[in-house]
Amino acid sequence: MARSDTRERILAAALAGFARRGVEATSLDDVAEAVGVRKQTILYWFGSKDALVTGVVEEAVGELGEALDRAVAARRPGRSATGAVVDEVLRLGARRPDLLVLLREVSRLGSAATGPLAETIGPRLDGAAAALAGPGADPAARERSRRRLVEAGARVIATAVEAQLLTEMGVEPDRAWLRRRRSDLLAVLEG
Amino acid sequence: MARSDTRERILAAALAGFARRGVEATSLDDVAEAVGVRKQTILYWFGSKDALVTGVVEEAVGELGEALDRAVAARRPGRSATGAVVDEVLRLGARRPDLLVLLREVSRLGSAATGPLAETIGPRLDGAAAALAGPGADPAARERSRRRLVEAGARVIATAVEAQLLTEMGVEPDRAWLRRRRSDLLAVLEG
DNA sequence: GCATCTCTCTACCACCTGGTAGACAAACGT
DNA sequence: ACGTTTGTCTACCAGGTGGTAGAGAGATGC
Repeated sequence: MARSDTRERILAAALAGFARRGVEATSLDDVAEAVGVRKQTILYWFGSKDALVTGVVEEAVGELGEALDRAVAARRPGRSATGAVVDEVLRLGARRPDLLVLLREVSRLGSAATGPLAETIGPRLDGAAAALAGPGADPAARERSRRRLVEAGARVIATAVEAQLLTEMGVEPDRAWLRRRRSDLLAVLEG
Repeated sequence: MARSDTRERILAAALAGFARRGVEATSLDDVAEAVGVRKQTILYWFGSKDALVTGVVEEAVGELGEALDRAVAARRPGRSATGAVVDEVLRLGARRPDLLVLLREVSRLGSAATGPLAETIGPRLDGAAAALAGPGADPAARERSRRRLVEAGARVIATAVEAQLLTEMGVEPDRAWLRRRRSDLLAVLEG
């Protein structure tokens, strides 16, 4: 059966549903119909709805992380990584807003679902905080950087929600809007 | 039976549920349990779940509108109304964040639910746009003001979502955070 | 050729959802 | 005193939910 792509298609459809209508409001039948398959096929690939949510979150976080790594690696040597990361996040948000909106949706599911998420993000956050504070920074400075990163993350997600909202209200976010969002985000990070 | 306050208590519980977990994810039984009453009592006061949603939205929009009117009326004569309105919105958002988060939740229910909302807000928006553009402004300027107001509204709601998100991540939004949000919002309105 | 593995399906199930019908009791109008 | 109105309840119902059991069709390995 040539190793089907069903799993990926389920993840994509679930991501779209979860981000646009919410996790609890998106039934397995909804996802199944979008994929063109029966609910039981979803339960074959992911043992339960919770497992599907976890899978979607892991994929989203993974993709996000990869994009960030790529941005840091490809930055022009002279310039700070912060700008490159911000640009990459905004680019990703423009191309696949669901990726970011999903995170806000998941954050409301209670600690049971947020647990694995925190586990995935935690170490990454520590690394980023250390990098942002600079080498040899004292723990207090690193802690401050960490807080600033959390605030920036919240701002990014809120920005994605805002874009979604604007679109629903019939006002397409344009380049000028994006430019303002960018400088706002930089201000949070570089304080 | 001394004219019970059941209706108000239902509205309050429904607002909290809708804003925190989403409309579709909050069942009538959930709301009923929070109020300490049976589901059928809710259906007595509001004929259907849709009617309950409409009721909650109307109450939220009404309360929001009243606060804005109060702010405009009580502003110091020399200064622009914009600052007063922004401050009042932020104050309300800090005191009752659910009021704002609810609007984002409702905006995802599709035009059936958004229709009445747009109907309530529409005229108000026109009035505000005219006031912001100044007396005797040409239609194009009023249209630009209108767009700026929509953007500001989206920003306000996104800010409320951001605050909710920060709280869930264990970072309490503080005064400095609020001050930055305020100047950001003013920048959108005054360009 | 045949057993096995992979993948999707049909057939159920128990439970939850929004909603209807109507009983019942307290308060009210006259 | 007594019918009516008001507010809450119990008892249901049809349809949707996440999930289980297991059949069956292709591909694969030997």
